[in-house]
This record gives sequence, structure tokens and C-alpha cells, in this order.
Amino acid sequence: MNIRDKKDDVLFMSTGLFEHLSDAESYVFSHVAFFACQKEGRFKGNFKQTTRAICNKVGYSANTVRKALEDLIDKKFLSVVKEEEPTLKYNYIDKVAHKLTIGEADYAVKYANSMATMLKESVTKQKKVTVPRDMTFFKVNVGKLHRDTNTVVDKKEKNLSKHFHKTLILHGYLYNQTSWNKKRNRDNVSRGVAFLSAAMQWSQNTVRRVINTLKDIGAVGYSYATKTVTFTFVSVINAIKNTSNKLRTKLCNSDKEPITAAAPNKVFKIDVENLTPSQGAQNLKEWQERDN
DNA sequence: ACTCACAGTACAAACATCGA
DNA sequence: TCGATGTTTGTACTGTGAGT
Repeated sequence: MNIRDKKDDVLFMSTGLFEHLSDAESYVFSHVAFFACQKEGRFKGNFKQTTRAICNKVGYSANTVRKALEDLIDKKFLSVVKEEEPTLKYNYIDKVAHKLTIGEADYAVKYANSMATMLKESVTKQKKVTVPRDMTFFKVNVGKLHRDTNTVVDKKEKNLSKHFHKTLILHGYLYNQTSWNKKRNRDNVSRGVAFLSAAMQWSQNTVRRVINTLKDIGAVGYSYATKTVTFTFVSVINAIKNTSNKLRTKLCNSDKEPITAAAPNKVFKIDVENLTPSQGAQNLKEWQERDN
């Protein structure tokens, strides 16, 4: 994995997605939908990319992407565009582009309509927001997950993507909510673990583990009292790393409380050290621009 | 309600098979 | 034989449920 903070290394998800889709499916769907919704502000556009290209974008292996595409088609969130020429014999060829479009599933259509509207408005710079209130998109920065195909993956890193994909989802959600509150001079975002568990469709333990990881990597600060987690800040993630060897479910009562079981810091191949200051500044600038 | 242990799951990678 | 699909394997994470 390495940092490749391109401007388009962002996906738009909505919390409603998780009622219907798994993590991997949500990543693949929101990626495909973004392109399928760009055509003339409608959602009837097509998407054309290889499995490999999707893998590079969403940070999952070919197997996982293939399975996600298969399941998304089964769930009618996506459908294969019929070719006029002889149809491709295989649907998931790694090096031949898939042609996909949005399927008929209710939520897929609802998501796509909102996405198309949002994209159209962003192009025409309309001020009025007509995206339905019940469809809140938030940005997930997949740029932090990109795999460097030339490096050998350490066995210990093997299954980390499961946890880090979740970490980026929750970060995107919290970042969006915090920005929203800031613009309206409201208090810090506070959410109960049970609420986040229901929104993301993860167990409460997983929510706690992810919150602790976000804190460990310096992306959020929180205080924990009366069954509610109050996020004192939510900042840009600039490095994905594991600060202890075990994921923790125990939430601390305050930012100052020491984190138990401190193990040698382990930084996964993503590192900010290799960025020049100007690259770092550019990344930050792009992030801020994308939020306006 | 919170924490922990562990069985089951979901993932990446390796390996096997298939069709041109 | 080559490159794509299909299957198996190893393992760290996730969710469940018991204990408090």
C-alpha cells in the first residue's frame, strides 16, 4: 500500500447503502455508480472499466471485486449492458472492460438519482440543493488504501483491509457530519455506539474498534461519557497505521487517558515521510477544496 | 451497559482448470 | 501455452453471547 492522493481517489457513499450492501459491495457500487451517473446528469450512463482498474481504485483483491460485482448484479444494484456485438463470454475478465449500469433495485435507483442530481449541480454550480434530505453522501478517501503491486505483502498485513476499509467509511461519515456542524456553528458531533452500529450495520464491538483506530492514527479525538462518544475533532487521515498489535474495543473516558497495551508502533507501507512538504500541502488543499 | 473470548466469516493469495 | 475463471487454503477480523 502506498499513498497516491489523486483528486479522484474519493468515493461517495450514503449511510443507507449499508442496509443493502456489504463493505466491499458498497465500495464497488459507489465507484461504478459515480461514473454511471455522470452522463448528462442522468443515471442511465454506462461504466466501463476492467476488474484490475476497479481493484486499484477500491483497494480490494481481484477475487473480492469479482465476487462483489457478481453479488451487486444478483441484487440488481448493477446490470450488465447488452452488447450489440457478440456478447462477451465472461463477465469478469480482468483485462477487458466491464460495461455496467445501474440496476433496478429501489435503493440503487434512489441513490443514482440523487447522485446524478448532485453531479449535475456541481457542474452547473447551482446553489440550491435538491438532493433529497434523506440521502446524505459522504466522501470516503480510498486514496489511502491503494496497493503497491510491486511490494510483497507481509502476512500480518494480509487481512487488514477489512478493518481499514471500515475505518475509512466511518471517518468519511464523521468528517462530513463535523463539517456540516461547523458550517452551522453547532457543537461537536456526538453519536452513541448503538447509533453508529445501526447506521453502518456493524456490531457495536466493531464500531468501538474502528473508533479506537481512528484515534490511534490521529484522525479523531473523542471523549466518552453517558453512553455517547463526542468527537472533539475529525481531521484528514494522513497515514494508515496500526499503533498497537491488537484492536481494542474499550473506549477511553477522555483524550488524556493513556492507551493501554502500548506496543511498538507499526506503520504500514503508507507513509507521509516520503511526501515532500509541497505535496503534503497540495493534498490538504485538495481535501479542503473538495469539501466546499 | 460494557468487556472479553472464541467460533465463524471474509478476505488475499495460491493453486487448479478451462477455452482458444 | 496463455490468460481468464474457478476453487482451496491460511489467517486476522467480526459478531455473538456469557460474565460482570
